[in-house]
Amino acid sequence: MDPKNSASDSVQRLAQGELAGEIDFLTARIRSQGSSRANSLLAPLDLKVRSYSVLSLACSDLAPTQREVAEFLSLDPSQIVPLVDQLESRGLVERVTAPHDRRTKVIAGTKEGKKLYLQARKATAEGEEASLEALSSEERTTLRELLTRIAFGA
Amino acid sequence: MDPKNSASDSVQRLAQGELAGEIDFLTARIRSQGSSRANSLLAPLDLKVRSYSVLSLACSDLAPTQREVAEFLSLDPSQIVPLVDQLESRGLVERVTAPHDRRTKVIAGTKEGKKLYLQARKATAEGEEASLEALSSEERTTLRELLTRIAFGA
DNA sequence: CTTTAATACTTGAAAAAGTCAACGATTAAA
DNA sequence: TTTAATCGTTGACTTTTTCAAGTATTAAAG
Repeated sequence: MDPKNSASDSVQRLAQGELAGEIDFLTARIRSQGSSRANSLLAPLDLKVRSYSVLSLACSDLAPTQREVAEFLSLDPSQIVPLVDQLESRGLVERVTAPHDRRTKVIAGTKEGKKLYLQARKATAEGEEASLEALSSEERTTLRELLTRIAFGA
Repeated sequence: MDPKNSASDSVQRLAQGELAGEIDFLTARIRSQGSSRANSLLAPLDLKVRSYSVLSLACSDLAPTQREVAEFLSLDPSQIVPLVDQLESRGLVERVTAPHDRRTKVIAGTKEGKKLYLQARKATAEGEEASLEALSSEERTTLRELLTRIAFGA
């Protein structure tokens, strides 16, 4: 991939239109680039951004239920099922029925899952580093803070 | 929709995990919320974010070809075809074969297309205002600048 | 306590979106 | 003049998204 990730001439030209100023468009474009790159970096680990995201939540100490994972990732609950199925069949996560509410299943990362997550985390960090190349350290912090406020409300 | 768009308790809780700090995840979540809201607001005009984006480029004075539109929107060229087909059948845009290169077709907004675009632009602006509610005017400017640098390279 | 309603996960079907190879027309390069 | 490359298009295929319904469990209402 291009060491500097500046876009083509065509793109630079169209970037002068009104659309380029809209947050929706900008985030869509960045997300497209970002997840494409992340998928490439995660491929050697047999993960995609989706499965990586689930694995990340499972390997945290937050003990999220499937419904919570779905809501957090802006996905339909039915989409979580095959994702967890795959991870579970690889021994990376486990479905643990919560004792106080036997309807819910907490997704818990296994020892192996946590080991793989550490590797995967490095991969996504590398991808992010590449994406944010054009920004200084302070700017990255600012960006993260602003995005967080938008993503989760004030 | 909720006047304040703060997320549920579950989401706030999971937002303490490592994943919530990743730019990829944040942009994915924001884009999901944003385009969902934008689609609702555009529905009365029989537009979606995709068709709106094409219309926006067509109604600019940039005279973009289909390939350029595809690249700009991070889409496969074959995805542009049905989008333009629909807009063209509604009389909103026209395919104009470029004289100097008869392979390319410039997507040009018609008078009606530009009229509809003005309305649609208001709708998306309203959606953006709602998304960025938590940010001050200066913060919005900063955010837009940082996102632009990432989206199009330094 | 019993009935009713609501929630969580799952299944499966249908629609939408993304990916990819190949084609005809046209232009650029050799 | 031949060869190679580009643009829009088509079609096949996979993936993702969206919904409605089903089962199990819990919560609320009576």
